[in-house]
Amino acid sequence: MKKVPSRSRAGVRAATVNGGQTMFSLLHAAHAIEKRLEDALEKVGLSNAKFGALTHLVEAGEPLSLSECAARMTCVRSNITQLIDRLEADGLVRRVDDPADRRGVRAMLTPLGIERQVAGAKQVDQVQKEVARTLAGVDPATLTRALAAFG
Amino acid sequence: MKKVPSRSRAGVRAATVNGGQTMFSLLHAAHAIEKRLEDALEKVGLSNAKFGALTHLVEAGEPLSLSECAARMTCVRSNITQLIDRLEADGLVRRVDDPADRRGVRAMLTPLGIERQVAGAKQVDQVQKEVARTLAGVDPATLTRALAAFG
DNA sequence: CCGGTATAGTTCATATATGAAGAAAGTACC
DNA sequence: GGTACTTTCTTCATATATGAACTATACCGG
Repeated sequence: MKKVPSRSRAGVRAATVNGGQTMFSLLHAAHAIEKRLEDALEKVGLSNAKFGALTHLVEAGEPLSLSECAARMTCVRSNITQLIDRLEADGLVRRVDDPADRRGVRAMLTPLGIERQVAGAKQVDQVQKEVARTLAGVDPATLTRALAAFG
Repeated sequence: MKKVPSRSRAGVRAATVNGGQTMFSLLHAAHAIEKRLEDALEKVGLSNAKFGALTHLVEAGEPLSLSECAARMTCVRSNITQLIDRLEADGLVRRVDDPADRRGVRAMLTPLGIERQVAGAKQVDQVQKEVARTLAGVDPATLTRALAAFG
């Protein structure tokens, strides 16, 4: 299975000839972390996108409409249509009718989907701990507060 | 041809239910910054990927082989094949034969390509300054040093 | 009830990315 | 020189993402 990028890694890495070190360090580090997450999740047969969708469904505790999924994952609905297609093909979610709105479709986790999310979460936790170790020396509170300003 | 993403934004944003705040703040901030770069570059008709390629060519000061481009942009060659296709369609670069190796193709900037890179760099610089302002309160040296540990 | 408008999901075109497989050209070694 | 490996670039299949256009349904005012 292939990869996908998000907002072009290549472009971001190049940037201006000098200055702006901090911004580019941050972007570069973020891509490296995403790569680690990708590698970790691959061990349990998930991609970052798939794990994200499963996690939102687990956290919701009930089937979510595809629009709601899109809102929570901050992406457009057509993306969710395709992601749910792939998750359905993997047997991790099922589309179910929304009894209250005939236009609506809800994504419902299958037992396998739940298992897979749990396995993914363990992988992600490990990466998270590694990252925390790497960031030792930077005050987490200060950093998180500053980063939160980006929305 | 269908799309492509990079390292799934959606997946990364969800993550574990609690803890790991710092890592996710960092990833979230990185995506927000990339979005700003995207919006800024769009004003001059560039994407992050295109600006990145142009910038590497400008910095090199001479035509680069596509393999060299791929190495500098940390991506696979097939990606560069397509990116150069699009840049060529935009009139920003030209493929030229490598006189020393008949297998090789070099990407050469056109005058328009150079202009566009300069315009893009101005946009990027502005975003960089905004970001620096937002990160006021975090010691840039400490942060950059910690982030550098991610490779 | 009707017409207009808003919302839900899908479909299509396109950009960005990966990786496998192929063709053409270079290199090494007998 | 010929055979075998390597490198270069392209092509194809696929994953992820966006946005525009389309269909079906919902809702609102009269």
